[in-house]
Amino acid sequence: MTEEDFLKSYNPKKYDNFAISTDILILSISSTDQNNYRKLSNKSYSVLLIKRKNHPFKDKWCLPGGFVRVDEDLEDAPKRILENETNLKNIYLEQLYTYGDVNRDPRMRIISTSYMALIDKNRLNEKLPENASWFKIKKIEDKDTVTIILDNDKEMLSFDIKKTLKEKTTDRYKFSIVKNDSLAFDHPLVILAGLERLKGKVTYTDVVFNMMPEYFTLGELQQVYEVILDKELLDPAFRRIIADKVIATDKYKTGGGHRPSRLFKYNKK
Amino acid sequence: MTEEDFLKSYNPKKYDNFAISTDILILSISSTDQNNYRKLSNKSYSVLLIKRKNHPFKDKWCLPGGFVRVDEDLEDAPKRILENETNLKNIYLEQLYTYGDVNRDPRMRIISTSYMALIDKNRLNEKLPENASWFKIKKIEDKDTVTIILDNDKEMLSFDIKKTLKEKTTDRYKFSIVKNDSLAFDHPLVILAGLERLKGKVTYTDVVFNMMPEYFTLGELQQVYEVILDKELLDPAFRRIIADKVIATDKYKTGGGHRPSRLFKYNKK
DNA sequence: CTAATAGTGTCTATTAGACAGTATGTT
DNA sequence: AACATACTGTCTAATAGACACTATTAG
Repeated sequence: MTEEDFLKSYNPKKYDNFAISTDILILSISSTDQNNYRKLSNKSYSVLLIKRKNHPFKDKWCLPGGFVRVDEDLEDAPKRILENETNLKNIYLEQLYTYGDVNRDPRMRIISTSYMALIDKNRLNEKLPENASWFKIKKIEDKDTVTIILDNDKEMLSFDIKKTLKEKTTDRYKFSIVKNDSLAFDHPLVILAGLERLKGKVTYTDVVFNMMPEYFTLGELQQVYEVILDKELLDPAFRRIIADKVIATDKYKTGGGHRPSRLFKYNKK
Repeated sequence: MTEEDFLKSYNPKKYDNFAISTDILILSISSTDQNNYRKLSNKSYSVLLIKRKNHPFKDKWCLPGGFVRVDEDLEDAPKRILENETNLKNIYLEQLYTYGDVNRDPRMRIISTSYMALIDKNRLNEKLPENASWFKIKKIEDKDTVTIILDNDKEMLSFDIKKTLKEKTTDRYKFSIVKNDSLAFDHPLVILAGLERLKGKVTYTDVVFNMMPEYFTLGELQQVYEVILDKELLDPAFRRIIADKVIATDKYKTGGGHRPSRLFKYNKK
């Protein structure tokens, strides 16, 4: 039998029925003004969540996502969904992880590939769909348990994830959801996976600049690094490290009640 | 409608038909004796390939793999296949990447999640299936093109992959197969993804020890690091770095025509 | 003037890189 | 003895961490 004949007689229906979905972790940095006019605004992670209109997990919040179409490449699905939700094109998208436990969705067997999108919220001047909302992320680590609190000023969601060290098989750590009364599916795992991924690669890549506006001060950039790395950095060391990633402009940001700050641009190479 | 009612009336058949497969990159380190009795044997990567018996890509080599069953967790599929091929249980397995281009398989729409398995070949005393073979890996990098040559002493396979820097969307680099006359599917991409992943994490994790026997000399361990990092290391620096990852034993390896080498064990923490 | 951040100089500590030297078993 | 590797001491270079100092502006 030739390959051609084989393919002609091939019956895809004889195999099990799976569906493929994709979930997108859309991350951005948001600022909260302080009560003191002189102080810099606080920066934190934000994630875009959608309130589900349909079963299952009706009325719960979840990551934007949807089914992959049979005629689109896997990585085109998150692009399409991202554009639907935010009207943004040409966004940094990175595949995170594929989840495929038998019972992860009550409807049927669904394999879900998650992606992480990094955006600069300021570019997002379009109105969000009414069932979408940005939630600020707060992470609390306590030995082997991570608590994440999501807050959109009206609602607070939270969940706990346990980090188990596995000696062999399937990666070094296994993350398992311990407590989750607020977020649909296994989406808590996706959020944590994204935060960890970004923390891991921020120092040896230029991904941060996908979350920055065109002009920014080094103080702002440093704050973003601090959010991602979840620790404070010393000014001189930070400036040494990012020196060749940015280009100084002759613009300044004034009005802060202190010395004006020079604006920089990303130095693409 | 309650969630229960919703699920009762849910018809999975109305959605598109996908199949999920998994491919496993089984990596190991192999040694080639030198013609000089005094010299250390050369170390290199080896990958386990299977000669396809069926269409498509009949009689071509490919990574071991297969369809995920509808009643097994995604990550249980590579475990099952690995045990089938090698009779090894409890092996280090790590999810690599999920490939899902529309035309990646001529049969039907197949999404494939690839995994990387790291093993110590010496543990593999069982005979391999007759259509399986270890291929030594040789990598040649030339600006933005990577050539990989696979050699099992009888056959030589080779392929070229182009590394394109993408400013935005879907990761930092896009790997695309430029030339491949020997390996089935998009498996060249999986091999390269695995080598890159391992290179990236070998210094900040302990994964190497999954490829090592229980007792090993520091010279051997250093050779393995050198294969993975694809560069030579200086002895004193290497010994400083791995000092607290290993435990010295009072055993020695003799017979090399030079000073005996102390045997070490992995220091689990 | 003051509070707050911007930005830099410099010292120190730590880590990485390099090289040379000593040690030792097999032929 | 000669060769090849094992193993260590030490110097230097590079990088990271820390702190202190100057600069500048809105109120």
